[in-house]
Amino acid sequence: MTELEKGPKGRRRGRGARERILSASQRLFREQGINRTGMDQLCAAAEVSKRTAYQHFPGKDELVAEYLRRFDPSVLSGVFDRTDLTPRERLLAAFDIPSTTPLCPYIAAAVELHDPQHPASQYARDYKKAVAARLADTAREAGAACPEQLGEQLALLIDGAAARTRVLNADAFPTAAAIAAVLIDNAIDALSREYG
Amino acid sequence: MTELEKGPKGRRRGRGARERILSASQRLFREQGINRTGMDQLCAAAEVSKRTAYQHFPGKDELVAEYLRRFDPSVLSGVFDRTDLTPRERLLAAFDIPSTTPLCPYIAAAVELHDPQHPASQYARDYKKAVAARLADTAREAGAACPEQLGEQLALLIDGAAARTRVLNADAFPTAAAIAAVLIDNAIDALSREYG
DNA sequence: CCGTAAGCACACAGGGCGGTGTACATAACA
DNA sequence: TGTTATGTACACCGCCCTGTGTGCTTACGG
Repeated sequence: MTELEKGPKGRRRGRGARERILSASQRLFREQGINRTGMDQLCAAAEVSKRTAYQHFPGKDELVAEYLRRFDPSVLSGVFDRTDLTPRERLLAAFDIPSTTPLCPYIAAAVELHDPQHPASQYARDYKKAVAARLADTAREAGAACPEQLGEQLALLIDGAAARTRVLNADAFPTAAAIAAVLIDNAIDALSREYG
Repeated sequence: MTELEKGPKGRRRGRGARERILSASQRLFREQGINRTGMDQLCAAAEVSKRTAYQHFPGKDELVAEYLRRFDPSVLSGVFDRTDLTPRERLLAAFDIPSTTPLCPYIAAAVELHDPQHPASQYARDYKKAVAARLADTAREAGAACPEQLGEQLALLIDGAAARTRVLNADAFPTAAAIAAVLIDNAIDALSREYG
């Protein structure tokens, strides 16, 4: 026992305060939303004093941005790095993961914060562009006629499914996957038709 | 002059306080979001005392719900009631209006309020279902193979365009319209192939 | 063995929030 | 003329928010 389970005073656990704060953010922001989660509650959940939290983060804004950055640092690597799937299967697999990650936190943050200049909103934009880019790359790999366009289209389907799931309280990803299959096959067929 | 421009006291203008409150809501909720707009500010913008506002609405929750209800009472009638367009053209026209209504307030409300039981969230669900239903009706009129499915798909595209426009700060409706055209033609072609 | 860094508890500041209490003013109607 | 409905102004409540100031406690490294 080096520094585990000390008494009510002193350093508390192995993982630093920063990690505990960020993992508590992940849970609370998802369950309650960003605006409805106060720093008091967040610090209590992270078992960290408010004073300590503000020594690790300049303010709540930066904390939110960092929370988003930690969410999926290597963009959907769980999907795009699967070498056991064909490119076409990888494109379709992108419509399966969001069920494990029930809501898209990037859309939620952009809407809740409502300020396009907020650091978290800026990161949300970057992330969404990165997803579209990876989809486009995979589309090119799959031999699509117009990879950039297909990537943007598939990204729109993912966001549509996320938004609709949120509003209707019902999973909309199957519908999106069905559309995706049509678009992908269209894009590939177009090419094979053109060249033989 | 019957009741216009009275002094600082007494009834102020022709349009009742209720109308002024709701139209101020429409502006402020869109510009700042719901959560970031306080009742003080809203009443000031509506030139209405806070006391009066709370005589017209039980609370902010109900005010938000009413604000949503007033937004588009007859669901997209500007699109679906146009007799000068073919059913197919009407389906595509649904992707043009949202540029005038820059953001989908229903998605925004559902995300901001974060409570599926909130009256405004419930109405947002009803509205989204109504849109999908009208799209399905028009799809049937256009002779689509599977009208309900096509309606749900087009509704998802609209929501995707709205969400993506919000996050990326760039109009995503053209992309959605392109997908819509593909889906619509597929659905109609499938039928004509089957029967002719 | 002592300095320093990291953490703690607690209290508080300053403001915005939703919502209300009180007292007064006007207009329409009887 | 008097009543009622509708509105006003202003102050106030309790709560929660982000963010600090102060001083104490512990662990580790030199």
